[in-house]
Amino acid sequence: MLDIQKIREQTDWVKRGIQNKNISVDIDNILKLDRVRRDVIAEVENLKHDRNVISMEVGTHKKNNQDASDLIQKTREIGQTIKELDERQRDVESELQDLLMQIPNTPHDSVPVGLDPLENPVVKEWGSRFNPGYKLKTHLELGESLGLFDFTRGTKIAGPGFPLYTGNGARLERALINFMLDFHIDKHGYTEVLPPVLSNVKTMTTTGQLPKFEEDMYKISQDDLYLIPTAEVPVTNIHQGEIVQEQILPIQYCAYSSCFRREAGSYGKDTRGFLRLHQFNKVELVKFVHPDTSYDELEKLRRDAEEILEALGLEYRVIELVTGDLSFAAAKCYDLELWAPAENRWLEVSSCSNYEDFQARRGAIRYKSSADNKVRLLHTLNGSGVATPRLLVTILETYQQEDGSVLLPEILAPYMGSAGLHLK
RNA sequence: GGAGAGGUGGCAGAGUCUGGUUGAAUGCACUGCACUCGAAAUGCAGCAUACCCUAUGGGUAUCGGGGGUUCGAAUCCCUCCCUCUCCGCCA
Repeated sequence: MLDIQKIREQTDWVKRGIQNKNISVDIDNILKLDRVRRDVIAEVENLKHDRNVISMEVGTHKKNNQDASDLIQKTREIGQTIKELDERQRDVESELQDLLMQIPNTPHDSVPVGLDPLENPVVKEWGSRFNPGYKLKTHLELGESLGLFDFTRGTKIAGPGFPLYTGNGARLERALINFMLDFHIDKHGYTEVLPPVLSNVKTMTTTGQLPKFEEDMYKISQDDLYLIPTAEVPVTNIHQGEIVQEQILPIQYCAYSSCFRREAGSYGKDTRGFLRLHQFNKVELVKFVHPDTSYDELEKLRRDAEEILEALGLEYRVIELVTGDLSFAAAKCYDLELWAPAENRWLEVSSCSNYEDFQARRGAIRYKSSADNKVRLLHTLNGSGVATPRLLVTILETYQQEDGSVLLPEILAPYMGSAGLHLK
């Protein structure tokens, strides 16, 4: 949610930012409603003041055994008007609130302006192209011949997009998750958390999934809960409604969770294999930081995710999203993409975003400044560190041998145990 | 699922029966000042949040959420939510 005061004071800047995100919102209407709201508040508060003063007089009169019926009559009348205005105020405020919840975050000034994702600048490239002489197999061919997963049976159990990992595939999946968690905990100083995979309406609203994107999620209507699309949701809400001490910032959590996405509207796109799923595994990084340092923290966060890819020896590149490609809640975002040699294309495995105070305002996540003892909104960031499906795809494709076996990166050795690194 | 207890400021904890200058005692934590070579201890002072306005000041609201009674509600009534204890069930 944007600060209504900011909308008031920097109207043009806000309008331009939202326009650059390619979203149309009637800011003028919001300002008009805000004006009405403030007028009503001023009026009703004056009346309440009058009532309070007279009520207090009633109290003194009664204490002195004096008649107060005139005063009581007067406040009764005022009370009636107050009741009407209170109602008016409530209506106006809820209407304004609804509108504000629909407004996306504004892009940071450093974000390149553009509407087409094809304009996303590549800001970094790492690694070298895997290009052996022999014909490359896709991850699907490799997975099938090595018995790593079974899409047919996954579909039987739940439906398409719900993968069943089998044998060494299941083990590799678990190995990747554990490797990434350990890496972030030990090398980058994150605190591990293991959150619920269901979240309530309030939680979903903080991070921006609700009210706008309900149809993207699986809902448990019986209990008004939603399956989380990412651990970002429950983890960001760990400090929802809290005031944390400034000294403990930045707080950084990493979390493994299954993620559930309906992917409504993307049918037909990337339906094969692991490229787009309804359920997948992800290690997520979430940071709560001081507003002054959030952009430095974003660079660090991105670096933390990159190091996972480097440790696995995978070719990747980093793109910066143009304004029009930014998600609803993000002010700035980098995507990390892996090169899948057999797919012959880049696959997104991580998004690292700074939400500034957008989520913090929705979730009332604040810190107490040690300088002036004031309570202020902090900034929230998160990034995938990283999602497994496309990681698995690129690992299989990048480490495949000519004979159709896969020789996994050395760093996974402790995690693959007796299965070994050579999947034949 | 059954029975009971309870939700008050950053935390702990009074006040609720008997409605009225109670935004809320007290303690802790925190901030400033004094004392000190410095620190601890001690003393003094300050210290909730949000919003509104004719804005170095004034006002309104907030004691789990919502509604009601009343001139006036932390305090009385209704309702919802949550937490805890005991019993039952259970991975």
